[in-house]
Amino acid sequence: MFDILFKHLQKKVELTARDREHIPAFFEPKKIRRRQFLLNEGDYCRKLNFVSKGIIKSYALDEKGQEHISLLAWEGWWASDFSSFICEEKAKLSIEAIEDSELLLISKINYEKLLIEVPIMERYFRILYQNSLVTKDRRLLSSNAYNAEEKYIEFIEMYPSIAQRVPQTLIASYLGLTPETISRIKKNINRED
Amino acid sequence: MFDILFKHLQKKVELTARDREHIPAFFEPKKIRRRQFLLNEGDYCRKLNFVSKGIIKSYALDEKGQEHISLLAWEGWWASDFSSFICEEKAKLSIEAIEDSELLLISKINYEKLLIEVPIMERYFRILYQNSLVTKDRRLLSSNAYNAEEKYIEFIEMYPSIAQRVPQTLIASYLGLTPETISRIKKNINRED
DNA sequence: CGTCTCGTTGAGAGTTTTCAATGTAAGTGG
DNA sequence: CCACTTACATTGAAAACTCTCAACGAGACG
Repeated sequence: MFDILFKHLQKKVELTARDREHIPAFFEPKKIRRRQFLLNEGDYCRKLNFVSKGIIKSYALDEKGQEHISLLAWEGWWASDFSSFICEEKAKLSIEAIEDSELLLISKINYEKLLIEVPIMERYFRILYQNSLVTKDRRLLSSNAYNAEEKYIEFIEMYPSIAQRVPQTLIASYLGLTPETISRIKKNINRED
Repeated sequence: MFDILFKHLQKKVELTARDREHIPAFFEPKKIRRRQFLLNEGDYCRKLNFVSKGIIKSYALDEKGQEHISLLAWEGWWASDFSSFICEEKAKLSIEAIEDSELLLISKINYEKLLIEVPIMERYFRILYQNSLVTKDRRLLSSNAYNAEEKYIEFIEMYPSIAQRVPQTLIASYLGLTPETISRIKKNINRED
């Protein structure tokens, strides 16, 4: 279970054998099944969740009860309500498993402790956040500048494997579109080939 | 000039007198005038830019030549093409001063050096990025879930002072709307009062 | 077999954009 | 100081895009 985590960490920083010994103690493994919740809107998000297996979605509901996906996370990704975790406010997001999944959770206390006791992790998270910012910027640009078809194509090209693993309703929600629109776009694209 | 920087740093971390002595040497002050460019699309973004005075916009152009603002940065904010800076790719963004501005620039080499020689800065940037992620998440949600009026109102409430400092064309571009739409929304809002 | 989830399709409605015209304030050079 | 240009905001009408609502079909699962 920690293999995936170490593999992921080592893409960004170098871990010593000592680091690898220390790190696991800070985490708590957890398995959840499809449709189970990791976080409910209104609760406090007290853990950072690393996905070692499966897929997770985190989303907000609007006043019409519509779901807006803020993040799809699979093997090697983190999924949390960051805003709630950091600012210690009630979560505006819910987090739910799309497939049966395996996770490694770290509490806020352990997170802070980890950053101090294993300093390379401070660097790891700085780099992780740095990269996430780049990704989010790209997503924001495409959200503001692209039309539905362009958004869809960008998504498919960026995450081809995910596009096959999750129902298109979720992709629609991720892109801020309706499933019907996605369906029509696909028809369009096929006709053009 | 470093006062603003220190003030900003100290919102997130505690600096020792030694830190304050060391930090300035890593930065290069720069003044630019309204409409001058800090970065041109296609160049490499080799510096992180801290705004100590003025306002800066960073934006991408689409194939129709339309401007899409990815960031408005004023006193206490950083403005760069992060993707270019981190990944050492050609910049997709241009960065331009909206008002005469004063900046503190740090090169990539100095950035890396600063993170190692003044370890508290590693923590500072981790926290900075962490907070930026929260902001971007919120912006992404509103971009995907809100209609034009809701986006505009959220912006005005979030950045009331900026809304007065920059022309509404820029706000429109920031929100992924047209200036005409903003104009009509304002009319609507006034009528409703 | 019945139920549930997911995808497709059509028609009409709603929102936002586009294009074009006009007004206004500010900035510049003679 | 005035004339001229430029930047910005407003308004209208038509077009484009995406959503909503409703119906139907296909596949998975118990």
